[in-house]
Amino acid sequence: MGRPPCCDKIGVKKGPWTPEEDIILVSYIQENGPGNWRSVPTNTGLLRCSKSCRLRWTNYLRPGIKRGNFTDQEEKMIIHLQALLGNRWAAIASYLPQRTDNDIKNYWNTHLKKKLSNIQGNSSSDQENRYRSRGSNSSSSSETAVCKGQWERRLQTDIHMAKQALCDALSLDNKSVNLPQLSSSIVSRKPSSISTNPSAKTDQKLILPPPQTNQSTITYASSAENIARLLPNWINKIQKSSQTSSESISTTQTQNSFDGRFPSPPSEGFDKQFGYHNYSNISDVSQSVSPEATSLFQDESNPGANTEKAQLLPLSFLEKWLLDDANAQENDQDNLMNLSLEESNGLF
DNA sequence: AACGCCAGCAACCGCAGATGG
DNA sequence: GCCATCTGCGGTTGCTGGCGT
Repeated sequence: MGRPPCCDKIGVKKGPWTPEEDIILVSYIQENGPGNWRSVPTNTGLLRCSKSCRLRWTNYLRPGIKRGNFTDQEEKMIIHLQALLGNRWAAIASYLPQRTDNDIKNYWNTHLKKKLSNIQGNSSSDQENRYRSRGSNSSSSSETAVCKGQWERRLQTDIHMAKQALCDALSLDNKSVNLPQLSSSIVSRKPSSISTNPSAKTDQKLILPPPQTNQSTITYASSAENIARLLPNWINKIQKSSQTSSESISTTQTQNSFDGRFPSPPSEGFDKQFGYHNYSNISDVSQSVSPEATSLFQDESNPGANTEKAQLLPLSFLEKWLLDDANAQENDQDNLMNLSLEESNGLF
């Protein structure tokens, strides 16, 4: 029946997000919480569609996101989970809470796929295709014609192989890899394209206990960086415009390891002026933005006329919110540590 | 220095399930 | 039960920077 577009295409900005837009979005979500994305563009004045806002938040701005290189453990997890779950990136991402499905998907497509094909040769691509064909979106018409019984037999075979591979991997690093318990619902689930269960998609979310994270990783640091990355750039831009002759701040530095669109940590000049130190340290984040910076932030975070809320948000709220998030995650991780690897193996 | 190629990644698109009236 | 709308997901696109020629 023709689904209406998620937003009016006219006047909707597309393409990369600017730090200004990020700040506005984060500020709004901080106050109102994620969700109700439809109202985000109108309430913030952002010239973005609701989907774009949601995506930006979930894939980039959301606290607790780890960016940068994938560790060997994460890589192994992805490989085996992909074998187990297919291209259900959201489900895979639920095992790696610090990674977004988009990130994992990109990493798979750009690194792991090649890596695996190099290692395994053509035989693996056959298997890969088999798993891929089970994906909800990629099922061909002939694939969906596979009857339930045939499909389940094949799935059992696949799962047996995947379990084997997973056990192998676990035996290699069972001291460091915290694999979530794999409930039996994984092995009984059908791909949504075949499933007769209308709630098949919801089912995905029931599969697992809260996934475990790498204990050695401080989730806050990355989430703080997500936001903190914006601030120096934001302030730099302000300074640049108001003090174009100043040499103290390098606005043309190329980026640190995270994202080329954001500047590297500010130069000495910034450091002196705003007390910027090192955003990788949680306490430094909260100390790093001086009242001057905060006021600048407040003044400039409102390019649009409809961003009163964002304008009124003190930066300290933002920091507190991030800190609370970090603490909560830390507690979660403590709880999760009690889940032993043996429990997950026992399910096989 | 200029150009083209390629890899990586952020963002978009469209589909499908969930939800509420 | 139907319909409209919202949200989540996976596939794909296109921009950008690095590298080789």
